[in-house]
Amino acid sequence: MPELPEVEVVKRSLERKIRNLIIKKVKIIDGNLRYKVNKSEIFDLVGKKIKKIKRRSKFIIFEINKNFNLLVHLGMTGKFFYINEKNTKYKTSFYYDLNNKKDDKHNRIIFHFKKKHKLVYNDVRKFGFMKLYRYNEHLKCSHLINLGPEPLGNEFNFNYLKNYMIDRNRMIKDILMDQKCISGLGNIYANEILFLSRIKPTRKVSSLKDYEIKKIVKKTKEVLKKSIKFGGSSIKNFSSDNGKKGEFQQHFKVYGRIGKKCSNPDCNEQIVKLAIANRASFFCNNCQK
DNA sequence: AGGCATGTTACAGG
DNA sequence: ACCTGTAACATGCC
Repeated sequence: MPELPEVEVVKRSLERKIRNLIIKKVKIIDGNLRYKVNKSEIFDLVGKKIKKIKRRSKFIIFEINKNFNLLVHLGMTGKFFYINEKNTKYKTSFYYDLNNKKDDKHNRIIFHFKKKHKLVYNDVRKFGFMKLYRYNEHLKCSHLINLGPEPLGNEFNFNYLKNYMIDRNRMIKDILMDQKCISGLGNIYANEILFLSRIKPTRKVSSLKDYEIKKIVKKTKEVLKKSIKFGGSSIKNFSSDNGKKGEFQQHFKVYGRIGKKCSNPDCNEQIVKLAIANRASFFCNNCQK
């Protein structure tokens, strides 16, 4: 699920579903996530109210009463199921097939609220994590302290990006995925942004012209907003047909399109794939310079 | 069987 | 101190 648009969609839906609910019980089924869940800390949450849900980059922050903040990262496969008193199950904002027992195998942590409402943290690969911080200590933690600006915020602009690139000689795709430079992009959106900007992922940042940097900033904001509007991307298909699903994956221009015709109507090239910094990169040799 | 996967981080070497 | 590449984490799917 999890690049910025997906996390934002999850955050908004959690805000609708569990804001102001009081945690009655926490059950840890498997706390061996990326970091081992600290049981006594998590059990401290019992009796406390979830006041607000926030997002920073790909992190979700549950603000609990005043003195606790639960920092959550979904890793590659983390997701939340919300189940209400009528036993309707939602995969965060999406309806979800309650009879699909296969996924329940990967339920890791369950928060129980009143009247059988619950929030399930499910994570197949267990790369996600949950850490509890007192007061505002999370703001100083290693996960958040080194993050670059939010791509949708005003601080992410031409001057900022140009300045960040000075004296660096890395490939542009690598820079876009560097959370210290911009926080929240991952492999899919980095590929999409460079296609939309008509820039090859292998270009060294020192070779980028001002107009190209401007274009990257513009397309970054455009594509993220568009994806959020479409409910993010769900790469895996879920069996639900009852309600909304993320559908931005249908709008991918390059990601995963190896060997297929370039999305630009006037171009007949095939999309190629290349590994950059260990990640699959897709691009059109003709359209991207 | 082997390769691949939306993410992060530790480490080695330059 | 900065940069680069590689591997590791755990699990499922093709």
